[in-house]
Amino acid sequence: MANLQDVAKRAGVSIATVSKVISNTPYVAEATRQKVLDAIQELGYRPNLAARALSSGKTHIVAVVFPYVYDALFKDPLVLAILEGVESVLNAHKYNLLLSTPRLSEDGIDESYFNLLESGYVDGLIAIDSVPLASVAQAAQARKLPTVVIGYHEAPMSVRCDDFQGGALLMEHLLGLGHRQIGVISVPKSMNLAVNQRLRGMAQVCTEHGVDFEALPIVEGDFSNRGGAQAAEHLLSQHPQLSALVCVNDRMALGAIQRLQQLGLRIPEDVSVVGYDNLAQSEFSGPPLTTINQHAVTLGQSAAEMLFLALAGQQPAPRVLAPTLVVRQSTAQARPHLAIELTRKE
Amino acid sequence: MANLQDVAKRAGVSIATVSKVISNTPYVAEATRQKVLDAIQELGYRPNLAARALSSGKTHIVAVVFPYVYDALFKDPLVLAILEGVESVLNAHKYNLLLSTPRLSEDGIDESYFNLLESGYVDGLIAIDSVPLASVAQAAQARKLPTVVIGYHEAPMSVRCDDFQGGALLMEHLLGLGHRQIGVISVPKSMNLAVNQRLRGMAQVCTEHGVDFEALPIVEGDFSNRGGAQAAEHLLSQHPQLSALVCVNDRMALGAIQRLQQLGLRIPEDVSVVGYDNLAQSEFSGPPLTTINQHAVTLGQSAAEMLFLALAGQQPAPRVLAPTLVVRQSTAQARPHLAIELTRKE
DNA sequence: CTGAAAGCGCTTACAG
DNA sequence: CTGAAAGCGCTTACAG
Repeated sequence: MANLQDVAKRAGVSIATVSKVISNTPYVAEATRQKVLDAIQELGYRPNLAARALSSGKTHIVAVVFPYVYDALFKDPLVLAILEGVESVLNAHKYNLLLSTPRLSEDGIDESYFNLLESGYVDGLIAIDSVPLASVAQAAQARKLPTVVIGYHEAPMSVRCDDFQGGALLMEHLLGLGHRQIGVISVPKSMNLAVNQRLRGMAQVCTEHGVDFEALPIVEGDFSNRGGAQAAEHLLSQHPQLSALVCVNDRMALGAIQRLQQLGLRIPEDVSVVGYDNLAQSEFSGPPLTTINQHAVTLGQSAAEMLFLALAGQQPAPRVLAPTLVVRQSTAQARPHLAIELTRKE
Repeated sequence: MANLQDVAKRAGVSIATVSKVISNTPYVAEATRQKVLDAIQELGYRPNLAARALSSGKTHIVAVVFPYVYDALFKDPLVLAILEGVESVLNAHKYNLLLSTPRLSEDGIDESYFNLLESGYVDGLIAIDSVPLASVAQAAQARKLPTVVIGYHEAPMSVRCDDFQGGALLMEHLLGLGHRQIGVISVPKSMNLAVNQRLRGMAQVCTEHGVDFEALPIVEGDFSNRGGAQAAEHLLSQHPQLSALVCVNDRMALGAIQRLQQLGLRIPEDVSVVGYDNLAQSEFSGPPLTTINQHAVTLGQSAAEMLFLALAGQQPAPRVLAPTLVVRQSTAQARPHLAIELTRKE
């Protein structure tokens, strides 16, 4: 493969000049510039990024970091939406995307993640950072790497969709439909800071409406379809008077709906169900899911844009997106106060 | 950040020796080795990968390539499953994962993809390669990069799940249930080689059972939920005698089910529906979907394992996984030959 | 406007 | 078993 030497020889100039042409330095004679460009073309020259990285300190690689906890990572379509947004911006800037998924546990963060941080391989990071256990962004910032946080860990640069407001919107919707007997399907408090905000938003709206959020029955799942299904069955069997279920993500909501239907309940006639995320699939579940759109693609885009601003020496302001309530057919007016009956069909 | 120099100084040896300790070269005195290890520990030394890459030609980066066509890429949970498999093996080998999603169009492959290939940044590639338009793997092989193909483009190293057999299993299942009036929801022939194999498998089984596959009504979607929904509505309104729908992926099947239910049909009592992929969500749709498990995680793992064998100088044999039929509740015995009636509810 | 030279941090024959 | 030295392919002050 051709290198700078080859190009220089062919163009009859020095490698320094070639380098300058490539990096668009001004003060290169147009004729020289043209000769070099021709030589590059003819030889099909492409820069060696490792060499460039070593001498300039710039790799043109951005790491996208998703902490890997509880196997949830690769099951969540939301991850893809964020990646889509990030990728579109990186691609426009001709940057490469390195996907880093460090294991997180009580013992801390996967050692190999630190290898990556100190490897000189990445110009910056975008870190999905809402796991209370540890902040993957902090580790990067401690090493002076420009880092944009998507989530709730403190950071100079961050984007998020307002989860408090999202939770509030969801609860307002249900209360507005007359629901008062509401079951909550969440995850353990120690699992996700964004979810905690959603719960706070729900609580606040409840208080405003004279409903005691703390008194509502709550079951903790694990973000999965199965977790939602089990939680829903548990809730309705223990509390047959519930007329609505609020779930902190779509996957649990979809699992809940399916299980309740199998138990003979009609959604939304017997029980209303809401989710959070607005996954693509949620528009096509039976029934289509009422949920919160947290604009995951935009989240990814914003994060990448902020990172490039930072790389250009600017100080981008933190950004908070407004969530949107998407009303579909999984919610309806609360039925009168009758307990419902569960019957396994199948 | 500490470099080899610093470590060498502290350990009182040369940088060559430090390098040898790090790379586990034999013939290093145990005492020396220990001194060096201590120094590394004390300084928190981590190798600079760019430098290592430049001098050794090894980057410890593997690119995973998903061609980006029709926006389908970031909507498909199957992508995550493949990534999960690949990541698990890369992680075990302490390799990094670079996600490359070159745009594919009639004009060919995104130019920036070639930059990546010739950048010296990747030790090898795993390419999802079933788009007839162009082979992303071929471009890599032409540059002597070790490349494992997941899919149907010709390549010395490849893994796939037998799509012919998968299609056959699906059709056998439907025929076994007595279905003869079967509608097909596919994608354009020019879109995906794996899908074409699925159709061939279906056709073969039909022939064996005296059914003319070519005569079955077929509508082309685009892999999406929406595409499946539209195709299903179209098929059933044109061909009310259909008792079953076979879809070439789960997302279209889920979209189809939802739309048919909205049109007043019961699944599977009125119409049986099958998909292909066995997405996590397909177990929790209403009703749970009968589908083919193509073992996407294993596919990703196998590909990565093959790549490491190749990097170690071996010649791994191509691998073909056997698909598994997963029977759930979206399929049932064919109803008697009555045309059904579509009625919008909502 | 152009080029010679140092240097980025490592690896790898080669000598000893 | 250990080290001096060349070299990987670039970029970047610095001179001219």
